[in-house]
Amino acid sequence: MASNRPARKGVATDVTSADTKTRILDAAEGLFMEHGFEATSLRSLTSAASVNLAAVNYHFGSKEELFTAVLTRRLDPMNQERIELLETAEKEAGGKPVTCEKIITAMLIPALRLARDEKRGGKNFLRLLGRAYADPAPFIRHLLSAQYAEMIARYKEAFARALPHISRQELTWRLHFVMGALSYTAAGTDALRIYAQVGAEKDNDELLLQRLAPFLVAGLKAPPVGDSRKLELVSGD
Amino acid sequence: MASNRPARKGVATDVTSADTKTRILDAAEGLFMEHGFEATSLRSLTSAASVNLAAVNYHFGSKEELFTAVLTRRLDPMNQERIELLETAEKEAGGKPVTCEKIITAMLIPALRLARDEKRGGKNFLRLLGRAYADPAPFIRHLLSAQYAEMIARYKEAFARALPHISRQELTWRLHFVMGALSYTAAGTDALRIYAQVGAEKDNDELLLQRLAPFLVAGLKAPPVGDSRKLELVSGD
DNA sequence: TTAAGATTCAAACGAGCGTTTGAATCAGGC
DNA sequence: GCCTGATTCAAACGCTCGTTTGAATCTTAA
Repeated sequence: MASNRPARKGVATDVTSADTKTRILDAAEGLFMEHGFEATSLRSLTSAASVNLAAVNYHFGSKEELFTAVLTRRLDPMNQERIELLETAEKEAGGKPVTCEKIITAMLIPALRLARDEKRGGKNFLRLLGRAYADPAPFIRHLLSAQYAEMIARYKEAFARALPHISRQELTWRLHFVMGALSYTAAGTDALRIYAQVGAEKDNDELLLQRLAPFLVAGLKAPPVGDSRKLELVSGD
Repeated sequence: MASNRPARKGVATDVTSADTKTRILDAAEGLFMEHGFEATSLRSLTSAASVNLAAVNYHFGSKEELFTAVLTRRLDPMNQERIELLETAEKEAGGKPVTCEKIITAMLIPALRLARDEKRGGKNFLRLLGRAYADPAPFIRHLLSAQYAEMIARYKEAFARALPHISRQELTWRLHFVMGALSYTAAGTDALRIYAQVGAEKDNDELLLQRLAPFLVAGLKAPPVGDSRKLELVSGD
């Protein structure tokens, strides 16, 4: 029911007064980011978008489907770009493994591009994405794992070739840690700004990624622990 | 109003039918973990705890104050233990800087101990904590930053001594990444289990921390990037 | 035993939620 | 110019939410 785009098309009517669907998506992106999924009401959302309350259910079906649309609108192209960048790097390497640094860079650059592009949601979307990663709602978790599955699989292959001395299981966990640090960094720097006096380089995303990339690369390259070394439960042993 | 403990005390009445306050806290810990703060209703919560609906407002004042109590009950002792472990390590080092590995270990062990202690919430609480880190609600963010402030400050000092070649600002960011990977790992391994076939070492938390610690240590020790190196926006430059 | 206070309880409050409805409005093809 | 389907709109539906209330019950101490 009403799954099609609006009948009238042509060029975009205007920048300020866009499509009803687009206005809803834009407002939802901001509000979901600011308050989370549950705490954002359709009334405040439609009011912010200057559309009728019923418009969300008419155009998207439900609040959950709207959230899904908000995420996929940006996530799909970003992960696609990540895959393409990796493939480009692999072609340039010509059969040889791509270096760890280049793989991480290929992973970070689409996020950086998105963060800079205010017309595609900018940092708002990345923060929303980071929060979504921690959201317990099943439909969000399923959505994310579906969206990320292919990209992660490709990158795991690339890392496996770049780091042949790291076992597959170890690599799985390290990729897990990488995604954690990345999504956490994207999600809520403000949560940590409180005890981290970093006002100086505020909003400088490129510098942030320049700090994140070496951290992640070093972690990925770390020598695997031998079975002999154990985490001591008592400090003085 | 009624801020005191119940009048009757003595030894704990029973294990299964504990204090009303405790029963509420235990049920809240599980439900907040499973569904998040907003999506958990006081009706389902009090029903799970087998107490009257009004008991939450009577004993805790409000839903937000209950959430605060749930978090502080575990978080306060855990961060206290972290500080104590660090101080022990510093005494053992006798003036010399504590090694990076030992600092990270001191940070991880209280979390591991808590994860193993089912009587203190176990993994449930760590997952709740990781989710709380990404929650946009202001009262949660203020609570967490207040709870973590001292611990983070102490650890930053220790790391600064262990890693004198890392600038203070760089260190701030790296600690940020560490907390990200840590809280993300604590929060939702299941979210990632979908594309990570790690069933073999399921529930083996010690092994998980044995993998996490070297990753974080290597990231912390990574050589700082020179200003010359820039993140290339286009792969082929 | 009794008085006082702490705790539990059933019931209700008002507000806000996501969704549905059916009529009004709009656009474009014949 | 009218007809058809897509879109907008105000209003309402049924439900659940967090919180409050005031009486009933229990516990403790004098």
